[in-house]
Amino acid sequence: MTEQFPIYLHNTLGRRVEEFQPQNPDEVLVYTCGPTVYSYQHIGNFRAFLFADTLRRVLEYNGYRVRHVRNITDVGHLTNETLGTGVDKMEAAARRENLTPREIADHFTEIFHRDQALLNILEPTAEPRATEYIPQMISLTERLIGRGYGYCVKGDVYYDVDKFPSYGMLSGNTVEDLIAGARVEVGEGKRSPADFALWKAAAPDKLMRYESPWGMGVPGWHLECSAMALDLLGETLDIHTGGEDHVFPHHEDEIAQSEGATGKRFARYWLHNAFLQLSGAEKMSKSVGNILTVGDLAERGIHPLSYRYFTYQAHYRTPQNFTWEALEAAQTALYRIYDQVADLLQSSEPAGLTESGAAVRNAFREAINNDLALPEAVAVLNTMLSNSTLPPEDKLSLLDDFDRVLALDLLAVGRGLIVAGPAEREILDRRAQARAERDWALSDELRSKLAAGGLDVKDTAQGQRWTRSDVLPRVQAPQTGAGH
RNA sequence: GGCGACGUGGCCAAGUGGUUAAGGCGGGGGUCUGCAAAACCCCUAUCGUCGGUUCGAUUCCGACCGUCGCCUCCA
Repeated sequence: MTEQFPIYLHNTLGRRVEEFQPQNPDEVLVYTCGPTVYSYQHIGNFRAFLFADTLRRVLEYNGYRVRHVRNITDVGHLTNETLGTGVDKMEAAARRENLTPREIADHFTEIFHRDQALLNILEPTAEPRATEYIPQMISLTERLIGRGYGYCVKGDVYYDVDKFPSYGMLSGNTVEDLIAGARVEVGEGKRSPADFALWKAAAPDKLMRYESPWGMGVPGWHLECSAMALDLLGETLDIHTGGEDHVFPHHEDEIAQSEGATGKRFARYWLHNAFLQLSGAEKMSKSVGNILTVGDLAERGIHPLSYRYFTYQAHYRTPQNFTWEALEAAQTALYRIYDQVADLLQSSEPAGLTESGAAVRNAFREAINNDLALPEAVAVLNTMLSNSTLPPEDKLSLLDDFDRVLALDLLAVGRGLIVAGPAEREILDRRAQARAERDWALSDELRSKLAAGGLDVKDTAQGQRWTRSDVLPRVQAPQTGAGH
């Protein structure tokens, strides 16, 4: 167990799979771009957080300690369309609900935490809020100005992209192409159209604004992650994760800011997940309103962990198609696994591994260490379960072991499925007796009675086996197409 | 216009330059069982289109078509 196995990860920087080597052999420093809490996190957002969580679990499975920082963005950032009004999304939500931005943030942060727990996503080591990092963001901006990377124009501070020659290294963009691109607006007073804001002046009617050396304003769009990462993880991270939409400009700008300030490499491995797609439809987006939350899934009878399992069916770097049919199929598959665990637990307990069990474990580890090949890892699990030559003790040990990464509560749910109360036990005994006497009528009657109480009984060569039918949610609505 | 990704069976999808193209769901057949359930077994694909490289490509290259992401807050 002390033996180290190589882990391979796809680095967006360079766009290829590399062997992962942490700076410090004991502890891995990971930063994940967290949620913006002006609304619900939808299941597409959660694909990213599940990916980051799985990465962390894979690292821990391999014996690393992980220091994991994931921010909460509770500062609304202005967009082009809202620039004129001075009302960002946080503020818009606050005004709509007649609450303060802080109350909005707290509300949706709470829901996020609840959903995260339902999905078995581990809490990060630290979860800083942007509003608590204003001083650090201001000092980072000052530092950048001091080193010649930032310049102030009428209360705004911009990053001078021309001063950072490797700008574009992550996304493959070049400053020339960006300037030539139709969508880059020339901001007032910007030296280059590609420059981005570190600090924006804010009008007095803005609910959230902060004092700074450049007047009242708000931090720039990408500053918080740099400030938090530098503060909580140091100048160089091992791994930075996020959705692929963040590659440009968010992460490109984080690199420019952080490396401009420190002169050191900001992150050694950049990992990005592809999007969940609503087959054919546009992406799930809060502004479009076509979102699905963990709560929406629950209403439909989908267990949160079924969604977690669903995400394992596609590799994190491949766009995954969302359909209700596929999600329900995933739930069926997961429930069958739970049922098999329940059966196994009625005849044995996890124990040490035989040689063939160890071989299966190695196959699993090889899969997860190969750039988080969860589809393959799940295939290993399924093949293992149907392997009739593998001892049940091995199967249970392996399920327990795999679950450190899969986080599907395999054994816990299995144990919950075989709980039978005293009254049920008594009926089971009577039924066993009836069966011994070949009294099929009574046997069937008692089986119906148990089923009505939520206990499904079946008869095997080893005697009765049962699973509860009333502990896992069942799909409610009839199948329809994707989306709402 | 620039940058990037994806297109594999009814559905979700993995994967490889050449023995039988994972796994799951669904469908069909079977074994087992007093019945039932579960489980297990078998069947259900030539990999978007057109070219090229190669002894050989689904896997490499090019073009095209389609879908998606980013270039504006966004997983």
